[in-house]
Amino acid sequence: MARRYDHSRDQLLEMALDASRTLVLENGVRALTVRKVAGEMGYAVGTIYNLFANLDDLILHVNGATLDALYDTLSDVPLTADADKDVRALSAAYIDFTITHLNLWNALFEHSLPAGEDLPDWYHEKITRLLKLVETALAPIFNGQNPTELEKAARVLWSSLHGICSLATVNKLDIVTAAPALDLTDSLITNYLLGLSQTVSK
Amino acid sequence: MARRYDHSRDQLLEMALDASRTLVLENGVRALTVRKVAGEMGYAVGTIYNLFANLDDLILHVNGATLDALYDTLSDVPLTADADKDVRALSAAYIDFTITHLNLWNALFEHSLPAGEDLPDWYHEKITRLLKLVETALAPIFNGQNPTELEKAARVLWSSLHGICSLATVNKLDIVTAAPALDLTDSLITNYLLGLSQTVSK
DNA sequence: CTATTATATGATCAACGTTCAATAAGACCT
DNA sequence: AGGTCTTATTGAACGTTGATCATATAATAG
Repeated sequence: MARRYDHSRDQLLEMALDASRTLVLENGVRALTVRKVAGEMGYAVGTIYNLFANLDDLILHVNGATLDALYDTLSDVPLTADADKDVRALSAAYIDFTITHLNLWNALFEHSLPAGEDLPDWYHEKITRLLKLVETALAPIFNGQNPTELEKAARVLWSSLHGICSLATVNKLDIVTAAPALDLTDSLITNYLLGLSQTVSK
Repeated sequence: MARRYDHSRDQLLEMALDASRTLVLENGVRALTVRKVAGEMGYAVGTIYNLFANLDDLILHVNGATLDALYDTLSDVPLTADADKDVRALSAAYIDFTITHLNLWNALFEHSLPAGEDLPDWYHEKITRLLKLVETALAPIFNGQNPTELEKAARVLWSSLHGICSLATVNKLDIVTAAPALDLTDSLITNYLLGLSQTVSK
């Protein structure tokens, strides 16, 4: 097997992902080219296509790695069974992640698959895992009842969080008076949880 | 002035935008190429660069037109000074818009400017205008007090709405049990407004 | 040592964004 | 009318991109 340098397939995958993540982190998804990745690895273009189906597939794996990193970050947040406090802590960690990994995080949403293609199962699983974290933090509010509503609330919080950070970071929220993301998520959490505690307890 | 066909600059702009919007609507931003737009118009490639600085600028104007269309849609929603009802109506209209203009709406967020470039003022103004609509619907809750909080609440609602629709449409929310966007926004509005009414009235 | 198999290569292709000298057609003046 | 100026329009040309695949090469098996 013509390995010019002794790298196993797994090593090659790791090298390609590392190079790609660095490129995206430093210059955004737009800067990610097959040629640059190959060059960085010291391999030829064709080798990349040996590892990934195409550029979309490569980006998908970059995004997968970002979801993993996000999971690692969020699962390090200690939970106290105080829903309000815990959700706030998760939110803070999330916001911090979007700042320190800005371009990688943006890539999660700037990239979309060609029409007709769906996200693979392994990708969905990484998302489910993240949602589960929010569910766990949120659970105390529901007293073990109404798991469907718990699921829904977790999704609402998760996507709202995403929305706020998304529009805030690109300044598409037109934040003139410098109300940073944290200010908005605080309002979201405070009031949404307050509302939840009302509708649940009845 | 060598106009091969008698089209004023404004007409050319409109033709280019129309062609671009159609391309995006039918096949997503990825399908938008300068060559296709020019071909559709019956003009040469160079003419496009006569109208727009570059492809990014063209997409920015496509997105501007989408924001205008969204504004038209939302400002047609009749308001009743019942915040809960009105916000819900706006939200429903918003969701409907994301469905009927899916690819155009996605383009708003899939596209980002090259590093270092900022969104122009006219673009920000289109966003402000939309936020003002939400503020108006939300105003009754605040009894004319605390305009800062009103502004904040509008932004929270707006970006959360965006987040939910964004993750729902690409199925990045991992919605297995078919909880569509409307279900989530309902939960968001119900509970967030309920929470707001508590924190405000005290 | 040979045959087989797996891997790595990079020239090659079509398509893209962008540029710009050349061109053509209006306007303007005499 | 004729000549000049100005300006819109052109499209060939350039560099770069994603993707392909016949070819070359190295490890393994017989």
